[in-house]
Amino acid sequence: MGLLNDDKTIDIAELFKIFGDSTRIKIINVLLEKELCVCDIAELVGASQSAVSHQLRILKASKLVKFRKDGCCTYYSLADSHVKKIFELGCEHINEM
Amino acid sequence: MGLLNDDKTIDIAELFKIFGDSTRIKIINVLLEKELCVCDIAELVGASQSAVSHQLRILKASKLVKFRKDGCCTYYSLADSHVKKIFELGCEHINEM
DNA sequence: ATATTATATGAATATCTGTTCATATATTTA
DNA sequence: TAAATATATGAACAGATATTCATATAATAT
Repeated sequence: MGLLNDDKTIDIAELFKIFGDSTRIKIINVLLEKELCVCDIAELVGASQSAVSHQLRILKASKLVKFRKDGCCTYYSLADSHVKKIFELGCEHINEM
Repeated sequence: MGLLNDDKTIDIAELFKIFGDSTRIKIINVLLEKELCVCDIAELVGASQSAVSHQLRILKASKLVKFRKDGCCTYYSLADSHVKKIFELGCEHINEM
């Protein structure tokens, strides 16, 4: 066994799996700047409203984004600073390749 | 658009996709301690030699592990400190959930 | 009340991906 | 040389997953 037990490694894999999809990463990318409603996100990332909504559901279930409702609109934002840190570390790695 | 352009976000997603599989994360987990040959990795992570070899190929292609040959054996180790950092950040996030 | 706008979601589909199995390659040992 | 050991890899298969399409829900505006 390594440093961690199996249960924990599986949790970590599950976490990174969420970051491992380009639509979701694009959503996170635009949410780094400010909170946005679904249709603005869809516009910015160039995906359908439905596709974005499905992916937001996954991000929400993983507690990586939070949301607030305002009338018709639902505004999403990043859940905490960890999400940004993980994104930035990935970014850093890519820049050094 | 967010902070990054599309090409870069896709690269980041591709990177995290590699971390997003439990067999690969388990391999990284055991390599955090020391370099290991394929059959030792297979033993430690509880996967078949073939499955591990396939996953090492992916890790190698992504430049997340490096290797050296010694006779029959191939010893694998983590490519650089970024891999460990990303793993640890994921670990940190999990611990705070 | 009706139409419009914003969002969510189930089903179907197509694609991707990880494992297994069989086998090839290469090194070491008897 | 033959057998054993370590690793790599292609093909096939099964399971996972992302998108689309259709539609439901809910809030707002006319």
